[in-house]
Amino acid sequence: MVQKESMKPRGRPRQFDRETALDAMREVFWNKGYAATSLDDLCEAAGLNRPSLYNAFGDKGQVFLGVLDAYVAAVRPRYEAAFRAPGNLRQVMKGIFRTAADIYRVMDKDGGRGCLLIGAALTDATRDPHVGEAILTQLQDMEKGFLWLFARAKADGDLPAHADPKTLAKLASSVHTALSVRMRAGEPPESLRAYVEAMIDLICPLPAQASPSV
Amino acid sequence: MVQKESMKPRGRPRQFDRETALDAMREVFWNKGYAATSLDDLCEAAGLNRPSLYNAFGDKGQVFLGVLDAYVAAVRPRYEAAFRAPGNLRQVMKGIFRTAADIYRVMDKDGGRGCLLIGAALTDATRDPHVGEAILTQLQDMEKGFLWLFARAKADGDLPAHADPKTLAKLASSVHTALSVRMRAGEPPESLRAYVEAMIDLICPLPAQASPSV
DNA sequence: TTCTTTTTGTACCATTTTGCACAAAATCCT
DNA sequence: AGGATTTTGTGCAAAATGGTACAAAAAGAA
Repeated sequence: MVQKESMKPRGRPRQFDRETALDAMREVFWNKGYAATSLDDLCEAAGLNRPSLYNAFGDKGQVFLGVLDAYVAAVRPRYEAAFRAPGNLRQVMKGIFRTAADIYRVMDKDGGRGCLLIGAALTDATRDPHVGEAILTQLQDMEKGFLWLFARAKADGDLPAHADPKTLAKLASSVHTALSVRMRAGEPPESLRAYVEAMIDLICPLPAQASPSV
Repeated sequence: MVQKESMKPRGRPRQFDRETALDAMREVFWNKGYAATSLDDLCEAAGLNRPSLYNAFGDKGQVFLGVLDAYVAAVRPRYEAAFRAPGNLRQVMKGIFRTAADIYRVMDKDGGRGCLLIGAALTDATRDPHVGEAILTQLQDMEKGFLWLFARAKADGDLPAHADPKTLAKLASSVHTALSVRMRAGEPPESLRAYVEAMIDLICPLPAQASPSV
């Protein structure tokens, strides 16, 4: 049996793509939050009937956690690329927040919904601790990324000698968090841009220079 | 008829106190968010039957907005007192965040739920723009309060001459917002305290001094 | 006392929601 | 070909949900 194992699983093949279904369901959760999203909503978005949905993804709570995991996995490489982008600190910071804005925006609509974890999942952290854990992990990862960025920037001379990368990382992470809240609440894009710009100016007090960093 | 008006309204008197009912329903919404809170939950918390609830507060959405308004009205004087408290900037900042922690904590339980508007209402900003407006108004009011505080602190010598109160106000407001998110997500109290402490240190870079301010 | 008004209590409704049963369809294995 | 396995489709049950009808209760006004 071990050596007779076929590449193809037995049984009827799936008619849907798991990733595509998760992405579609994420959109619904992102707009409505967990509790206001019904199984009918999910089935319609995923293009599946009830038993297929349950069979593939589990019950509603498990679908939600699956969607959160897929979201985190999807945004991670985008943020990593933004943190690692070439340029001086100010340029990289702008790129990071541009990445955030891209992730959070709604197609064909002004404004955005903020981060899925903050705008749509935070309310449910009291219902399921796994949700809270996912949020905290993401916040901590963002803070770590900023810490890495600021330590490098300090070594490159993009930050003053007295700057403390740990504290600045907490600040930048807070700005990133507050951005999602303000966006979800409906603050206009120009206002959000001005907000981010002011916070970047605060974090990067040195004048922009052509960075010789490696 | 005008001069015959009695102080007492006609009809059967109400058997409940409106404020008490709103407070009790706020607790449920604060824990569960809007969509996961049922009419049964609300009736039980308020001690009312369905028609009484509808008669006094309107439908579910109107109850929610009423609860948000009552919350904002209740926390406003507490924050105002904290902003106006005597002491140097660092002391006042500590008092403000202590006030926030007091408002957001859960009785007989470690941790808290964060601000009602952020922890429980933010998800629903996409469903009802009134919710988003309430959140943005509250965020703006907090920022205004910090601006007032920092302008005063600068005049008092509690902030360096080059400090920009407008930018610092945005920063402090962001910290306040992020605090709610982190608390709701389940971050331990000691960790939150360290976070707030670090942010206060960043905002108040001058050594603590006995403030001669009026 | 009767009438009017407001509130409460009981009961109910129509719809929605979550999850499941089971047969048919579509595959691989023997 | 038949059996086993997995997926899909149809249908359903029980519970939950938001909201309403209406009569009784509790008051003020005439």
